[in-house]
Parts: sequence; C-alpha cells; structure tokens
Amino acid sequence: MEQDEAEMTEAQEAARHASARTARASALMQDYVELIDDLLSSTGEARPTDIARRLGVSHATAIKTIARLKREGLAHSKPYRGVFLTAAGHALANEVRARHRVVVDVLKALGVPPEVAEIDAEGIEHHVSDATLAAFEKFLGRS
Amino acid sequence: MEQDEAEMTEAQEAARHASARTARASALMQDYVELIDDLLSSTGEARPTDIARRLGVSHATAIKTIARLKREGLAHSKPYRGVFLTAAGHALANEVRARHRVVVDVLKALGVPPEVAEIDAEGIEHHVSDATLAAFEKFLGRS
DNA sequence: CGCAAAATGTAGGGTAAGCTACATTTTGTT
DNA sequence: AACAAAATGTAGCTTACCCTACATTTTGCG
Ligand SMILES: [Mn+2]
Ligand SMILES: [Mn+2]
Ligand SMILES: [Mn+2]
Ligand SMILES: [Mn+2]
Repeated sequence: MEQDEAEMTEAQEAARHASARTARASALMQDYVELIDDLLSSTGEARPTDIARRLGVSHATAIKTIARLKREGLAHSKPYRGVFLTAAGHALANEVRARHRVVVDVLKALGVPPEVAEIDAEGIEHHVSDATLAAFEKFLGRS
Repeated sequence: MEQDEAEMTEAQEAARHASARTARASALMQDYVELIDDLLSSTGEARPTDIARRLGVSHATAIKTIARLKREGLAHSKPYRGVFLTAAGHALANEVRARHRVVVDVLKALGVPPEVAEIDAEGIEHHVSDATLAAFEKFLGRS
C-alpha cells in the first residue's frame, strides 16, 4: 500500500512538472497577445518593431514569434501592415490581462512593493490555474 | 516629460520580460537540484532513471540536463555512479526548496486547494524574487 | 558463474526562441 | 520626385530541451 502511495506521489510529481512545462510553453504566446492587444487599443496598430522593443528582443525574433501566433490562429497580418488578433487571440488577451492584474493585486495585497509585483507577476501569471485565480479573486474580495 | 515617462515605462516593460525570460531559463536547473537533493537525502543516491521518472521526461533527456548541471558547477558524477551536488548545487537546492514551501503555504493560506497549490507552485516558485519571498514570509507570520 | 534485466550512455532528430547581418519595402522630408 | 531613414522581412547560426532508437555497462539472480 505504501508502495502504491509512493508510486502515486511519483506520478503526481511528474504530472506537476509536466504542467509547469506546458505553462512555460504557452507563456510567450500569452505575453504577445496581451501586448498586441494593448498596442491596438492604445495606438490602433501593433507593429513588429514596437512589439520587439516592448519585449526587449530583436525585431527578427518578434517577427518569427508573430509567425507562430499566426500558425496557431491567434493573429493575422499582411506584409508591412502590422499585426492584428483573431477572435481567439483577442479572447486570450483578455483572459491573460485579467490574470496579470489579479496576480499583481494579490502580490501588492501581500505587501510586495508595486514595482516588484509587476516584475514577478510577468512570470507568475502563466502558472496560475483557474482554481488559483478564483482563490485570488475571492481573497481580493472580488468574488 | 511625458515622453520620458513613456520611454521609461517601455524600458521597464522590456526589463520585466527580460527578467521573466531569465527566470524561465534557470527554472529547470532549480528543479533538478531540488530533486537530486531530495533523492540524496531520502535514499542516499540520485540515479538518472529516478530523476527522469520523477520529472516525467525520458532518461536521455535527464542525462543531458545533468550534463548541463555539471557544466554549470552544480553537480558532479562518474559514469554509472549516480549524481551528486557540489556545494553550490546544495546551497541552491536549499534555497529552492525553501521558496517552494513558502509559495505552497501562501497559496494554501489564500484558499487554494492543496493539490492545486502544489501544481501551481512548481511553476510560480521560479518567478518569486527575494523581495516577494520576504513579503510572503512576513504574511505567513514567519518573519 | 553466467545471463537477463535494468540502468546508463550515445547518436541523431525536431521545435522553439534567441541573435546578427543583410535585403527589401515603406515612410517621411527635403 | 528623390533620397535617406525607418520598418520589415529573410537567411543563417546557436543553444536549450524534448524525443526515439540503439549500444554499452552494471546489477541481480538462478
Ligand atoms: Mn508574462
Ligand atoms: Mn503579462
Ligand atoms: Mn519548479
Ligand atoms: Mn519545486
């Protein structure tokens, strides 16, 4: 019996790490759609150069990642014409933005300095499950 | 002046994403040293097969990552003889384990179900800065 | 001991994400 | 309109991390 439990724990541990790997793999897509949506809202256009600068990567890297966004049905664009989000991309951006805000607010509520909260949230947000998000919202009194 | 502020915000945003990328890059090393330290403590040896199984990856992948640990001065091993941690590796393992526990405890304190807390913490832990860790500890009343 | 099973290691391949360098197109300013 | 600057796109390279398949070594047992 302890053997079964030990095996379960081992499998659960493996599953935990697998979850973390999956979250890590989608983190980049999430940050891109959130940023593109921000740019579209605030300036009406999302240009590769601006995206690259805001993410701190080269424009070549941004263009390649945008190609992946398109492949995954989250964005579309014509050469030299800026990037736009599909309905799926826009929906994802909204989810991601909400999560980002809740994470920042929880960190600040726990006494983390605002600038630090922003920095840490940028990574943490991608690992917050729906259940944890719900708990966070409840904790913040927005249930 | 608003121009300067806008530029600063842009640079800060880029720095934020750069931080997240750095954390992502060291996440794997952290999980490995923590696990290796656990195995050494509990069973006296850390074999590639066990590491692989507990992480949910193939043993070939584990062996290659162990090679990286060695390259980075965190571990050492002789062929067919199991893996050991250097002083640096051991120190990192202790830091990482402490962080892991604090994150889990904070999540649980916020009402996240224990199993979910374990899953999410596996990813979140790598993005918790020292300042945030300190805030978490204070919040838990272990200041 | 000797052999089979388990563990370990190696080879080779795929995708993702980053970079620099260079080519092309568009934009903006005389 | 012409030219320079900016933006965009392409090519080619690197590193990380995952895999399967196969080779080798060690371990455990009859
Ligand atoms: Mn992020
Ligand atoms: Mn974000
Ligand atoms: Mn982890
Ligand atoms: Mn951990």
